[in-house]
Amino acid sequence: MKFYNTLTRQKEEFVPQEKGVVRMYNCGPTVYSYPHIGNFRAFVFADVLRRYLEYRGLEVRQVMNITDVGHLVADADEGEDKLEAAARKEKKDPWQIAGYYAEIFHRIRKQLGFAEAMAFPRATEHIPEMIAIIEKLVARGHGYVVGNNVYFSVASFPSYGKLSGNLLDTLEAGARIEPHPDKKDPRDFALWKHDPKHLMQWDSPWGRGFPGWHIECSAMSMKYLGETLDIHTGGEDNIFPHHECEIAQSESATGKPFCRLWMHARFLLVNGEKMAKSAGNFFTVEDVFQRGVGPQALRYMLATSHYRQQMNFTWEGAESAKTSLERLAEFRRRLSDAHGAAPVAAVKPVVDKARKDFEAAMDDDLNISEALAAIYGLVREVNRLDPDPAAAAFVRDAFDRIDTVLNIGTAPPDVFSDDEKNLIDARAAARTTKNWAESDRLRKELEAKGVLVEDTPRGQRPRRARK
RNA sequence: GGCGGGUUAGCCAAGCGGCAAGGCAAGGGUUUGCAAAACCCUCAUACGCCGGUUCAAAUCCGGCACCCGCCUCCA
Repeated sequence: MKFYNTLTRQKEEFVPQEKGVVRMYNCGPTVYSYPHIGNFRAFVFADVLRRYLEYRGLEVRQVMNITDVGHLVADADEGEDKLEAAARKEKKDPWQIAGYYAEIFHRIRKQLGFAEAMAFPRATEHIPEMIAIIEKLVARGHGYVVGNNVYFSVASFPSYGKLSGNLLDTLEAGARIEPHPDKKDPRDFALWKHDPKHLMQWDSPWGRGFPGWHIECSAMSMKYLGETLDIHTGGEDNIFPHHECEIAQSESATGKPFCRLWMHARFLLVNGEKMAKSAGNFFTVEDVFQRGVGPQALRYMLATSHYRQQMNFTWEGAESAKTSLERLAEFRRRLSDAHGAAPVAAVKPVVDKARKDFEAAMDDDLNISEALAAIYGLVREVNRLDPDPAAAAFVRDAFDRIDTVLNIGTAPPDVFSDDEKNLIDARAAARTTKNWAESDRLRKELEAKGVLVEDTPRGQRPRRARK
């Protein structure tokens, strides 16, 4: 398996530090508002990555953090905490805000079919771990205390900038932000902050205060996964300053490499532009659900665009995704109800090729487009061959195994109301007497209820129209 | 200003030196009581523009144009 490493700017063969075990940390949501579809692009990417690593037989220890304190609205040093800003606006306390939006995040990730991570640690529950690292940094001379604040000294970490390319001597910090009077160097960032107005406060060796944003990921990743991670993921905007600062403080604290492979998902655009409320192209996950793009279709769109390529979300694309999804779901359904003649021997070479192509594609930095081509090749060939029940079962096992990665091919079983069942039965009765007019009328009536009926040599096959 | 990415058929999108994957849409067939689903066929002498290297370039090199992102809260 080769993955592109932001740190080295090239694809590298992936070898976890411990044989067979992957320690992966995913930058998760800041729970201060409804998650938008761009947020979930990065999360779906992390899920597909995790699933593929498992497909390849690795044990994945996956941790995704929930940021519920410290992430400021304006800039890294001043300004209001995102949670507190939301709290003020909604007239709730920040704990309620965090709880509410964290719950929504979890609900959506389940709807989108995410594999369960090992842990979803929350920043507010790891304050002691953060304080411990900050103390270590101060003791080692990488952090300094000014009044009740603690800052990280960027100058003490010469390789600062290795991830983002924003090297120290070219970084013009303070160019757009007013330099903070307490800082020795405008590029230094806060580890611990004192602000009497802040609603979330904890005791610390430096007095009551709250942690800086970057320190949470260092503390929580090390707690759950150890001092050196195999993989760290996030959105491309995390590269700088967030991940750059994580590296600086983590490596300064431990003296060990913090993470070996950094993977970043590029932004999702809407109509070719970055999502922004002012541009009117900002969609939360709930928004797209309400506009008829269901969880599976959204997952399909997010999972089948290459993570390292900007993705352009359009409603036309969403419709296309729904159709494609339906085709896969139909294929999968048919494999459990096959009546063809092709034996296993006929179908096996097709399956073997699809599997081989799929793996080769995914091994190459998750080349999802190529992988999908392999899947559609399988679909087309198997449909053409028309397998017998044993062959269909053989294909089904292979398809399901491949789909453990993308998790897009299985359709929920169709459920029909009593009313719908009655109509279906009535139509079957009409058909026995070749009453086509009544049959067509009932088909239309069912269609209006979202039930599509197909006639096959073995009778009717009703199914729900998909969203 | 610094850094990075992009420009391939109506739309989305692989390919990154050797005759242009795949999906959606569209048109024509097979099938069907009619449909649907499925399958078959058609659908880029062509890969932003101009030069160059090469037996051979969408793929390498140089230049130009346009688009997007990061550098500042943001996945």
